[in-house]
Amino acid sequence: MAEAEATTPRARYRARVREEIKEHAWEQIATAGASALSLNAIAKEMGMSGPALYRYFANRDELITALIRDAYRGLADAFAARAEGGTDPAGLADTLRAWALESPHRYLLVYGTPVPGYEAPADTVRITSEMMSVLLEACAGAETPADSGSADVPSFDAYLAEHRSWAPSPEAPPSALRRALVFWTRLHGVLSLELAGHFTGMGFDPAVLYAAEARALTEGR
Amino acid sequence: MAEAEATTPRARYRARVREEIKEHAWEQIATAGASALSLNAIAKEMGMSGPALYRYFANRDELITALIRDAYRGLADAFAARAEGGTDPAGLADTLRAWALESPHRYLLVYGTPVPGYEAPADTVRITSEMMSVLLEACAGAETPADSGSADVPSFDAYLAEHRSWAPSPEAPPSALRRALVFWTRLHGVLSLELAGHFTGMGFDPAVLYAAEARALTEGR
DNA sequence: GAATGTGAGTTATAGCTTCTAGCGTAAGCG
DNA sequence: CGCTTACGCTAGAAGCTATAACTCACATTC
Repeated sequence: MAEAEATTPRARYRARVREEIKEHAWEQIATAGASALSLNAIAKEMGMSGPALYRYFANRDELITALIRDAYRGLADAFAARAEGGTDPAGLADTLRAWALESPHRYLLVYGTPVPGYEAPADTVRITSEMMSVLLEACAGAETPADSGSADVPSFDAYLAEHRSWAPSPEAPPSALRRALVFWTRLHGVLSLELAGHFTGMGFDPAVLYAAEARALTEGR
Repeated sequence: MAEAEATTPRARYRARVREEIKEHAWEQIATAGASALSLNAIAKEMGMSGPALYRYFANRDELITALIRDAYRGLADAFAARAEGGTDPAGLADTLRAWALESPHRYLLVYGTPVPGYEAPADTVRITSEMMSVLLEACAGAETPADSGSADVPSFDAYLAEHRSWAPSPEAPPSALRRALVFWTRLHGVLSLELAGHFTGMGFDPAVLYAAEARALTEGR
């Protein structure tokens, strides 16, 4: 998953055990959620005693932070891979949904309720910026005619033109900034509610809603 | 907050203590999140010993369930109150945001990452239906000219026309169903990311983004 | 090659948590 | 006024995070 290629045997062993711990952690998260993640239980599963695990992760939060970091990294890689062969928002929307459904708990760990003690490392900010760069390129490349179809769009674009410190590329037009932002918030809105089970029993397929929202984005609405 | 008016003195005392427990629970949730909620700590704060609290809530999950139920109830009441004096989506959007910001953890408790084992009581389904009713009325009352501005909208409307078992009112047009759904998902998308802190340090005001999305909804985009 | 240092794993322990069992008591109910 | 019900208590089991102190194997260095 991450942090491989170590030089010395000890460092390699250490990296290997860390990966194994994280694998067990993902299993626990998938079955009982992040709040029920137990270092003790992981250690027992791996055939070693509880405190031994603290050699590899200083505390619970550090393990969770590593998991979140890996998840971010994986999503960013998926985005980059998709952008490789022609980049457009609809394709990224598919990639995002596939990544989310592949492991709902992983998605919710990254974008769901934050754990109280957790502090996002500078690393994740950089990775987010990476993804935003790909997304912005896709949004800038697919300009739409309906962009100025409503009165409020120009005013928000004007606001973003003056509040774009979060945008990696300085040449992206404000409309691309706006489209990137709403790509994020709208698709997350559908995914988040779907994965949290708020659509169950409502009698419609969330995938259809997601597709409609994704289409609306690519068509500039 | 809830379940008041009891007949016998004992029942009244019991209800009173339950409310007091919930108040302390909300305080804890507001400061440290739901995962850090401790029945023991609440009991101590109330001047009684830990296990005494189990007379009022069988376990932790039952307390949390009661909190979620009350939160749902509160949001539905806020929606109903807003709809009292003229109902339109923009007003409901303001109400939703105000409710969310009033207690971010409360919002995340309802709409954030669910605990895997947790099963929502039938009660919340009914309350959701209540809110949806208000929302649908607001959406139906504010039809917009731009509704058919894009090719995908009619197709999604057609889909919803055949998958509307979740809609409380049978007379609402499919376009109102669609607008109610995206009201929910889009605004939740912004709120969820904002409350989880994903916008911090990005240099723009989430309120502006939220307002833009809310305006886009009322203008049919 | 021997001495030294580093790091993994152990048990013991403190302090926290949820939750059960069993007991006394005080209050409401008939 | 007596009986019952439900409240609150202490004790305790089982689990968790995390620290401390110790052993032992491996790696490095002299």
